[in-house]
Amino acid sequence: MSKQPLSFQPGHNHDRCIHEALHKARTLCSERKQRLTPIRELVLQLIWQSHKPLGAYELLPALADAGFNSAPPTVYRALDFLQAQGLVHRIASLNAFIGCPHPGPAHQGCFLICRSCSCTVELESAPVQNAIHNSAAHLGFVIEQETVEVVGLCPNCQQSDANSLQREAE
Amino acid sequence: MSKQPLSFQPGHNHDRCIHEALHKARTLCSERKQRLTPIRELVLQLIWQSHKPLGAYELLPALADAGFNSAPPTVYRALDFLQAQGLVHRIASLNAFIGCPHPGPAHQGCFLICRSCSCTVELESAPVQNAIHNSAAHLGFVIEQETVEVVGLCPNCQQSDANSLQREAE
DNA sequence: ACAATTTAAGTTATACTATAACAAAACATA
DNA sequence: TATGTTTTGTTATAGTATAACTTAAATTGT
Ligand SMILES: [Zn+2]
Ligand SMILES: [Zn+2]
Ligand SMILES: [Zn+2]
Ligand SMILES: [Zn+2]
Repeated sequence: MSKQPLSFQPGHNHDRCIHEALHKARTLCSERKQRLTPIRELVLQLIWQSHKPLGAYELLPALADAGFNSAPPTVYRALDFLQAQGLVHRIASLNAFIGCPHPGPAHQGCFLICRSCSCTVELESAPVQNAIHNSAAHLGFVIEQETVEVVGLCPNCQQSDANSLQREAE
Repeated sequence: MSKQPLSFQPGHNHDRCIHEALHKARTLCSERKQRLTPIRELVLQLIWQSHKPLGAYELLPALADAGFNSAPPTVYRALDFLQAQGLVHRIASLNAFIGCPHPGPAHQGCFLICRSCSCTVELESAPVQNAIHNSAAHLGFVIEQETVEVVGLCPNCQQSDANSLQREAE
């Protein structure tokens, strides 16, 4: 079996994920002379509280707790900024947002989303990209933006899913 | 140049597209002993008025004109049925729906969506599917549902886009 | 044909997601 | 410090989708 991405490793050191994400964000914004304001950094940190996509409205209570305004525009503005900087991606099929594990080079992710635990992996996916580009090129279509979102069962949940089906059968 | 799908052929006989879509729908529903009621058939016909994805709320006025109830649940129920029968697909990135040009065998489309004219092609896309399946299999992820939506410029609009950029430059 | 059951449609209300528009505050630059 | 720019606060509203219950129509079995 190949090495699993951290998203699919329940016991991994997630504090490290958070720390690295924030560190990369600070570095990138600094390089680009973009302002990673307290609200923006907090939203990024909240997005990284897990490897599960979060809806914008799920972030509002935490923003309020931290003493910020927590009307929808606040969180959407922060998310817009983070998306523009490539620090988070939007998952269209879930109306939700997830942190990008390798921000920097502009890219659009290819996401594997577990319908049971919600844990989501962002693939590099060169073969997928190539296949799409070839198909598009064949029709003379010029690609500007790609959305690739795959829902299913992660390795961990296949086990629990089998277990619960078995329990039902008993 | 390869043969373009009808979606990207402005002058094609679209009445034929509509007629074929309705014919296939009647046949499939009949075979499956599913009821293609007047509302459902009308919604399918409205969806097929073009090759552009349409939002649910864009269908409501036409439903009212035809003398049906036109509250949101009416159109969403019809769309749910049509999706379940594989007669229409939902485009998650647009919150919109489009007719399936080859209903019957269960499948999830790979869509090329023109951001200028909205015309949308559903590809067969075996290579794309394979690439996704390989990547997923490599991680032990079991696929249940795929969303592949590509936004860009269709061959026709590349021309007009170039023209308008040129006009701006003058 | 009739009653019982299932499926679909009508209706009202509401949840969820996202943005418009304008005012106030903070920041950057000179 | 004065000036222009960017960010945040605030209120309102647009856009998308579903819950819950009622009525009507179609299907099934007798
Ligand atoms: Zn982690
Ligand atoms: Zn990414
Ligand atoms: Zn057509
Ligand atoms: Zn299709």
